Amino acid sequence: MGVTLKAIAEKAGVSPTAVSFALRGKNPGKRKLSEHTVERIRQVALDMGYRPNGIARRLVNGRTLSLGLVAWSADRIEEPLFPKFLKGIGRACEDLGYSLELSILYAEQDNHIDRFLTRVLREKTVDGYVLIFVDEINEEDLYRLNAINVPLVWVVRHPLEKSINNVRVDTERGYYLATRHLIEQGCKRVAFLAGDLSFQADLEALMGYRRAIKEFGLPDDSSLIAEGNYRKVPSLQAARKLLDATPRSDGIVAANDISAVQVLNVCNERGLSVPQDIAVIGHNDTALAEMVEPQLSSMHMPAEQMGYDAIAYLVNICKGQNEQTGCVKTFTPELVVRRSSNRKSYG
Amino acid sequence: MGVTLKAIAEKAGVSPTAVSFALRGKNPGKRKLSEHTVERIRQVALDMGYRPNGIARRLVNGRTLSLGLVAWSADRIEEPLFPKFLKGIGRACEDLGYSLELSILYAEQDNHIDRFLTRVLREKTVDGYVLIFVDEINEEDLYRLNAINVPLVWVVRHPLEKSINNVRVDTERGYYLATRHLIEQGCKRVAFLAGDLSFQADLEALMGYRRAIKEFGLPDDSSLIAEGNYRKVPSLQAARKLLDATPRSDGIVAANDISAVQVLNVCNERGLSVPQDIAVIGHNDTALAEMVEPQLSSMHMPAEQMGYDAIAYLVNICKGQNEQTGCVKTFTPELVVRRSSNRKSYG
DNA sequence: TTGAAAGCGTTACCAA
DNA sequence: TTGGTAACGCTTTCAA
Repeated sequence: MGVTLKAIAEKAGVSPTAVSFALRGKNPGKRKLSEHTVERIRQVALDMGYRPNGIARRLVNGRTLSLGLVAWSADRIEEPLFPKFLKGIGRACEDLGYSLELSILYAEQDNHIDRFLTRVLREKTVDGYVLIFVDEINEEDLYRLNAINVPLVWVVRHPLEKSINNVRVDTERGYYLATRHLIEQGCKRVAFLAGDLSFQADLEALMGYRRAIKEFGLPDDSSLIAEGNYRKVPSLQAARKLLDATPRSDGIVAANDISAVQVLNVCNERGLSVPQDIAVIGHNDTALAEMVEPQLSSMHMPAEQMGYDAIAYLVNICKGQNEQTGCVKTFTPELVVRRSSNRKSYG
Repeated sequence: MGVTLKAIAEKAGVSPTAVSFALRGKNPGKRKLSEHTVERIRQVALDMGYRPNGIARRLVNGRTLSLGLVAWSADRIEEPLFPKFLKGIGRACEDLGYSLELSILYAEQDNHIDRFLTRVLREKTVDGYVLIFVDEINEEDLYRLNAINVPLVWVVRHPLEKSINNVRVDTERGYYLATRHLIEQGCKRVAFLAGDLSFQADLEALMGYRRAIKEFGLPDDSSLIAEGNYRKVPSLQAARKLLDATPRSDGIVAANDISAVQVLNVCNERGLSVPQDIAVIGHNDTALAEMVEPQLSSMHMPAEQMGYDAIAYLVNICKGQNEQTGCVKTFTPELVVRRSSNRKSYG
């Protein structure tokens, strides 16, 4: 179809080998070509509009120099953290000289996981995969996934097995830090607006919250806990329930910024001032946190760095510089204090 | 490296040809193999853990069955619309049997465009590209881009030339509709909180706003226009300027939801009620619109559909079913009325 | 019906 | 130093 090395070679009166070396420049291997020849070959290639065929190159090199990113759930790519992961992932690919193949799994399509497992993943097209947002996978699919002998790194997943390469967040510590922060601001009764306690991640969060509560001797009461499912309407209801309870809490740790904002709204309804009457902290530090009044404290996720490191880790595995034995990289969320929990500066 | 067709052929005592046909199933070509042989070959392949080499397949087929998505600006992938485009793009790729290669251009890296143009784009690795967010490109880069003879479709770009395949939004009409909506709600003096009027898109927006203003005989005054740069702080200042002017406006069209929310905040500061005193409408219909109180009316972008259509269009070009002559697909934003502009239902 | 062999475009080895 | 040539893994044509 296009212009090939051979065609250039014929026109320039040299061998394809010479063309290959000339065009790659910088003396790959130890081949010497006269400056003059190189220049002529370059000119011919330019004239003919030559574009190297990356596919042929990948075939002969035996490595694709390409990595796959699999978004296990199409819905979750609309979460604010996803583009941040993607940014880090893309940057790492660029830095390390890989290209990135993105697959999105659409739950509403029939057998989407099955199709992916057999058509995409089994076809050798990339050197390895980063899997993101795998919060649900059945035993059989997991088995099939592992049976395919290809380097995998999992990011932000529902914990499954120890034998998996994993880039994760220390959720327990994140909630511990958030809760401790409210206590340090003087809160005496701190509530927890969770997402969905049937998820493993939420249980870890609960543990972190409880650890702080106990450490400082605050009341540990099931009436202090409600679920908002990470979404607006149920969080609003949960926030009302928490704020209308007696005795009332004076601090709330929320599972994400959306639910924390609902707490702010209810405080507004009830005439409670934030942070004086109620101190509030969200989770994930999304753009929303800076949009609301008062601005929302939140736990920041180093998503871009996590994405970067996931790729770097995957590349190591691909190059065989790393055993594939369930190494785990853990990141800790960082406390970002804004007005909603800052009693000291804003009184 | 891995298990090849040849290896399977030897083990099964047949030819590589037979294996190739057997594993692809469904009688590609008109070849007949006995059920029994096919079954045996399949079993051997399974036992040996065979994974077809997609790269070799791509090479011999002459088409990569792969498309590139180029995010011209890494920062803009954090905009709420990007994941929606991506969702449509990914779905189209899935439906049409293509894989997707994502490239992100990081402005902070030296010669990022240059590197992309020479290393990535010139390397034949995909059949064609969708370019997104190209709001700045110099003459020389544009020339080099077009000189590479590869199918391109541009999405959400700064308009440059007529000869470009383009999927775009009818910005003028979007702002016309938004403005007209406020007028229909009874507004007599409508202001425009723009982004940055040095951008072409903002000029189109201004034209749409003005068209509606003039059509209904409302005042057309430069004091009704301010720039907020799409960002929080400058939008807040611009909103104050607009709302403190005399005579005061009773309706504001904003260039995005972030700036519209700043209008809400200022109304709150000034004790103005929304929508009774001031009706407000944003743009892009992001998640933020439903988060604030009162909920924000906005112009909805059919981003997912645009992404889908961009890929479908690109595939047509790749298959040669479409001449590459600057065809343009235009989408119209849809009015989404929420409380911030709805005087009739909420009084 | 089946298999051998040519070819896809590139790289790398090995003679010359 | 140079260029022919084999090889990468697959598909497809052509001959048996």
